[in-house]
Amino acid sequence: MSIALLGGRRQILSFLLPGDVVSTACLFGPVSGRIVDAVTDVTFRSFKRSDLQALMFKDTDLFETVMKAWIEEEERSVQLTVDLGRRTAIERLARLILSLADRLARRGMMQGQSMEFPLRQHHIADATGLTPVHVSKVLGEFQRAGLIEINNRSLTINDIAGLRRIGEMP
Amino acid sequence: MSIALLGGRRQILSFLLPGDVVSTACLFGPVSGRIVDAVTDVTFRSFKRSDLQALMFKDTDLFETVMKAWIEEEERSVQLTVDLGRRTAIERLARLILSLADRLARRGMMQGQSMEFPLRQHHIADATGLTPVHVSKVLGEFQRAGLIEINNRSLTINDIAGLRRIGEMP
DNA sequence: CGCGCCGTTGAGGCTCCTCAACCCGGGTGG
DNA sequence: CCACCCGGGTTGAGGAGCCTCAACGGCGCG
Repeated sequence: MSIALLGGRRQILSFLLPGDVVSTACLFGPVSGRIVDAVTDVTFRSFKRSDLQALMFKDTDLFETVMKAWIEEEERSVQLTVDLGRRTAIERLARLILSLADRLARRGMMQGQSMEFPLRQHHIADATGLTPVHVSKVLGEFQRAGLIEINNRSLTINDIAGLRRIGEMP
Repeated sequence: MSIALLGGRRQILSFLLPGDVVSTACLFGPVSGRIVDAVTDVTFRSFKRSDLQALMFKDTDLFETVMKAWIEEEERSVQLTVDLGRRTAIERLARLILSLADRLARRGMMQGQSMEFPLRQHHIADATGLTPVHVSKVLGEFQRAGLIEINNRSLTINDIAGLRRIGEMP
């Protein structure tokens, strides 16, 4: 999910993985200006706000589930804000990779230390507040340093401890 | 409300004004790592999560109110993310000033084009992802350009159209 | 084969940071 | 009452990080 602004600039707010709610906020009220586009093939389903709300008032478990999803979404959003405000390019990229790997792992979508990586560098750039050129350079550094490896749309983490040290993710 | 990280860095996520909910997310579940500190004197009240939730299930209006507060909070948080990711220092500062003025105006807390401005420059820096030094320089530019005026903890907007042009806030 | 998108690399530049000096106002202790 | 300090703001010089521009190679696709 992303936001576009004048001059071709845009900011990606989140990468949605299978099972993610697109935006919990928009379950409860209208939200505008946000853009969703697909990098891979996608299956999704949509709800009528009133139906879902009625259901949530009856089913307390569902309510709990949605609130939990919301809080997780909020936590990731806050981490992104901190990254953009107070972290360097290498920190941001290390953390993006680790975060994606972690989320995929919880879905059983990692094969060993490898994950599918359909993102183009301009996606990464728009998610980290950098330019594609600089993303290329830093990812190049990472690979030359033996931290990661990227080929044919797949990324494998070779030195997770090193990445975590860079990203301050213990 | 802010987040602290290693090396003395921190990121301010929001400036809370009278009437604001500190964090709607933490009405529904535990949230950690966040810091609130006061720059002015403050009055506040706290709720027991279970009480508030029980109340919300009975009182649909209260539910609506909380959801509206949440969506507004989310919108501001998204705007901050975009600012930090994709906007320059002058844009960020112009937008911060406009946003504060707007929120104060809706509370009837503007006297003309002037508002109380108790923030120190290091607060502004931590909110905009800049250094206090650079904040000082840009605010100096703004004043020399006749856009704003700051003295004894009060800020007045002299050229709101100019500020809006800089901040891309039409 | 030609074309367009993507990624890489290098040169140069701008924005913002770091470091440091200095001033000012307010508080504190002699 | 003055000496002193301390946090806050301003200013300048120099530097780091990231951006812009541009050229080039690879790859998929018509």
